[in-house]
Amino acid sequence: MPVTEAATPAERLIRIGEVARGAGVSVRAVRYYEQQGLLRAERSPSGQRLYRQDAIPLVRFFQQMYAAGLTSRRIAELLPCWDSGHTDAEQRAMLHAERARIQAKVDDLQAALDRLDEVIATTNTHP
Amino acid sequence: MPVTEAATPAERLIRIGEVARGAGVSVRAVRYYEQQGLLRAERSPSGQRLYRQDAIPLVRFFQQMYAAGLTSRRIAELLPCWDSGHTDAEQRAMLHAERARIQAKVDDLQAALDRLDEVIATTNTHP
DNA sequence: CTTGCCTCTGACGTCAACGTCAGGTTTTAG
DNA sequence: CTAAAACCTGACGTTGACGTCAGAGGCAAG
Repeated sequence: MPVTEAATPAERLIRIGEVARGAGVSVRAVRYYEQQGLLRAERSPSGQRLYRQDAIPLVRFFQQMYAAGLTSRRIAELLPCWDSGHTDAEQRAMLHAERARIQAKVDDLQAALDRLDEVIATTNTHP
Repeated sequence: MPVTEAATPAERLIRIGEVARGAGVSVRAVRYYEQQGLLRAERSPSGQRLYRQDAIPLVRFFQQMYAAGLTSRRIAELLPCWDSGHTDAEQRAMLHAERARIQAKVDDLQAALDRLDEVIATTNTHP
């Protein structure tokens, strides 16, 4: 039992395929996230990427932000807020701006839904 | 007072620039919509496009559908439902599919909003 | 008439998040 | 040991809705 190690049970590192399957994305996507500065990986002696298991929820989080319309750059800029909780004024501004943008998008989508429902209703009465 | 004309006061046709300005898009975009089969235009003797004034709300509608994630092809396929109210089974299926897709997207965005609000809250307590 | 703005066609450029292929090394299963 | 599966780098391809540029007319005002 090594004294220089933490009490945590020496987390098992996983390879890129397991991350991809776990998060439901392609291996290519995971490499892309690393290239964009979103994800870091240790390397095995032979050069293979090794991830901690929390890489999987992290990648899921990336997907969620992508789906919300954030770019890789923006996600990278906001990552510090995420894992350290610390923010400067600029980051707080970005957070609020993105929030507003997403909210506006929700409103747009809701309006589009209403338009579609309109048509669906008329097509039901006009079979 | 021509007898062969309808009683409507001979609607003034407008050129592409007026359509674009009126709908808040670029001239290029309007030409693109025509190329995609979404919009038709008469031509002046010299070849300039001439539109009826209802082209403006129509273009706004296209923008709304684009914002909702529909492709040009899909909008074109659903256009008949829109201006004639008639639909076949396939079109009704597409309408419902798009509706479901958009609704799912709204839910995703709402979840993303919640994540962002989480961070915003913690950054407010951690100034 | 000419100045300035609008329009035309045609074609290449853009951007983002990957997909896909080539050609090679590594790990794993039997 | 061997074959399959997984991984590597590097680089080009994809998609959709336009942007942008080139070169050539068209149209009202002064």
